[in-house]
Amino acid sequence: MIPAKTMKPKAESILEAAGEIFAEQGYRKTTVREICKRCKVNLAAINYYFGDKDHMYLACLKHYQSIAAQKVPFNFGINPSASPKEKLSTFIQTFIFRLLEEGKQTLFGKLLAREFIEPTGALDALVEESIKPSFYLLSSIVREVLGNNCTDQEVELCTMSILGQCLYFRNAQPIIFRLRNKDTFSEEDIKEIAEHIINFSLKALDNY
Amino acid sequence: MIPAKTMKPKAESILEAAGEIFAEQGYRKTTVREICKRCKVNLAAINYYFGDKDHMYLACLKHYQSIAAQKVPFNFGINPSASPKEKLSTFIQTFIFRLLEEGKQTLFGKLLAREFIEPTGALDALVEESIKPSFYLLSSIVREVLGNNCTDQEVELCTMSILGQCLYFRNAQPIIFRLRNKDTFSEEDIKEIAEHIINFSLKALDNY
DNA sequence: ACGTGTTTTAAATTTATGTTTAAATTACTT
DNA sequence: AAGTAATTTAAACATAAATTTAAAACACGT
Repeated sequence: MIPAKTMKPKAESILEAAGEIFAEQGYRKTTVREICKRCKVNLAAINYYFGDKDHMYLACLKHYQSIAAQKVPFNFGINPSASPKEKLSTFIQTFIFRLLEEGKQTLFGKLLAREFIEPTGALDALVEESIKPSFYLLSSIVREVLGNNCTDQEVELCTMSILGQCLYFRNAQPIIFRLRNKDTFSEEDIKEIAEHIINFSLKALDNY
Repeated sequence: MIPAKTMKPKAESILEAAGEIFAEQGYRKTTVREICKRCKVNLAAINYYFGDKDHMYLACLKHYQSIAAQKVPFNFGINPSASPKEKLSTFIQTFIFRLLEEGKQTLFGKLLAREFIEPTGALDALVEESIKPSFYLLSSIVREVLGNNCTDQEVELCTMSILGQCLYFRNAQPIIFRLRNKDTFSEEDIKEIAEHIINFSLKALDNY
């Protein structure tokens, strides 16, 4: 990843605008004309700086990947000397806030969600670089909570149960907002959701 | 929804082919040329029968919605006199099989998943007709399991925890397959997943 | 078999969008 | 300040895709 400091300001403003629009509309629906209009650069700028739309998209993913990585450290801010349950709580809380909070750092998650449904070829690298590390972090915590009397398969499934709960609240926003007659999550909502998932998951793991 | 019987055979074959390709590639990436090629009709047939690509897409959603509805009855095959926990087991099992089993009836789920990420305007009706009924069915079961000492909010959150777990196994397939070095779920895998989610969720609800 | 309405076809048209070009402008170096 | 490289611009270009058209083929009741 090219550090932001060394990137041309115009190139960076393209990536910023592009990320917003890609996250809203997906790769195909997004036109280079719309991106250039949003950040007020000439239509030819994308090809000038990035070669073509596709390379610009990849640069955009990396740009937001690095923003997300800055915002949430690799270890999710988990204290290695905390108890397993505390670690799990911290993980869930951090993950949920990263998914649901408004702001630049959530764009990467949205772009990632699109890649799942409509992979562009960038997915393999993203899974390796961004998703697997978080998955393995969580599954190591789950193993600690469950103790050593359980199989890898059980750990894996429980890890997925927790991730699934978290991701639902982002992926199913169109339903949730319709059920609740709202169209955002408040800070309070997010807190409640995180607490619920922590609670629900610990209950399940405790008696596993 | 126009019953299949009254639909022109050619129109129906277009919807069949279209559904497969839309589910694979999404609305934008799918071209009318490709659909017409797949079902061996002339390029103009889509406009002739449906007016334009967009109306054909809507007809396609309805077509597969009705196929899915035929395959899985409205009540998920739940026996009203079963115990709450048995009802929950049946619901999860049915839901997971519907999501993960290969076949026509899963296409609707895939199309629905795309709508979430990239709504085309059909989403409102789909939420009302297909999603809310299932959601309310599950939440009524969750309420039975939890008993009456819990708030609507708690019931709602637990319902989402269960749905989230189930949907993860479809939405996160690109990760799961990479973690497991496979690219399908076997019948056995699906059974294990369903059992796990039932187990995990009942443990959580029991101690709620 | 005739005629009418429907369906099918290949080709033409239109539109949207990514990309290239070449000239104009700006920034930088000596 | 002159000259060179980098950037910006508007316009042109290319391509791919949806849509339309009009003629041909077909189906079917009389």
